[in-house]
Amino acid sequence: MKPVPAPLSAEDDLRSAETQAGAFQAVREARRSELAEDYVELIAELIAHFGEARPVDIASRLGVTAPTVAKTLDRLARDGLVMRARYRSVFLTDQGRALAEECRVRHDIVVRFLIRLGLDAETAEQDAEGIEHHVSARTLALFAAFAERRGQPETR
Amino acid sequence: MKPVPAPLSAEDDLRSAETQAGAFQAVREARRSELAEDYVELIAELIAHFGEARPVDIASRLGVTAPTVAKTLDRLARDGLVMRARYRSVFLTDQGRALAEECRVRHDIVVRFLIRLGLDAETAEQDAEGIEHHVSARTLALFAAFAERRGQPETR
DNA sequence: GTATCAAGTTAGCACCGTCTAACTTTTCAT
DNA sequence: ATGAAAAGTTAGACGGTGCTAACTTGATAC
Ligand SMILES: [Mn+2]
Ligand SMILES: [Mn+2]
Ligand SMILES: [Mn+2]
Ligand SMILES: [Mn+2]
Repeated sequence: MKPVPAPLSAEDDLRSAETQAGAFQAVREARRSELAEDYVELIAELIAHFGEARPVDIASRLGVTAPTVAKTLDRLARDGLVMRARYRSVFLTDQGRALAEECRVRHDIVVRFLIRLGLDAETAEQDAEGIEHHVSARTLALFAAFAERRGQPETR
Repeated sequence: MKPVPAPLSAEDDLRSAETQAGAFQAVREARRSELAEDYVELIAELIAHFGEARPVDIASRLGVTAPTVAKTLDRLARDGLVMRARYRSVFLTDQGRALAEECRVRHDIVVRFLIRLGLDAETAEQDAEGIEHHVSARTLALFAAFAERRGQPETR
């Protein structure tokens, strides 16, 4: 059957198929880089705090197994984000370091924003870990401005 | 080498490995349901506005090909969210309808929240499409409260 | 009624991200 | 120096999400 104009009640209009498809394509694109972003950000953290990033620590902090980490690190190396040597710790390339720094800044903005909104720190960290990958530059700017605002948090 | 306590400067402390792993696990869990959520929400929209949800329309609004939609719909049917008959439109099960409604409400809250923050409607829709899947109940409540607030939007 | 065209399906491929099991290498304590 | 434990690697499996090419079915126009 062909679509019928509207079934008696069509309160709000739909966006155009193209516009909607654009949004979904952007989300799929973001999903493709999420894992890489989390890895390089975590690797940078480990290097900053422990001097090196060992696969075993990456695994335990991500909550995945060692072979999963190994395979993912190989992909990241292939993509020019990390450098590896067998049985050694992992290091970031310049490109990896740049991405990590960008992610760290963005992550912190999202966390501070959520806390300023009134969320507890623990939940803020949890939600930020997912939200951060789907925040456009414009939105990030608004988050940053809100987070920096003077005055008490939005207590409820 | 074993991790050394700290490399001269360890300004901020790291969270425990377990806590951090918990956050990442929650994100991975959310990722597993993202696609299903987008599908049932879209199917509900199409049914509400056109009386039926045809695979070809699902495909064009998601920006993917017809075979991709077919395979995904089979998975959704397997998981009890939709019902299909060969060469026919797709329908939601009770479970699918319930999930779709939940997603619709959540999607709208996120969009209205972003707009209230000062974002343009177009970008709000784009970002919401990704963010919605990573918003906890607590955060959603804060978003809703902020969106409903009296007064002018946060113009910048 | 039949030809055509749109929609739907099937088969097959590729890559990602996860796991377990089994193996190798390195590190460390004695 | 050596043996045990920890860390790392490899192989193989599996499900998810995307694609193209080729086929089948259904809807439409004449
Ligand atoms: Mn993250
Ligand atoms: Mn992060
Ligand atoms: Mn979505
Ligand atoms: Mn949505």
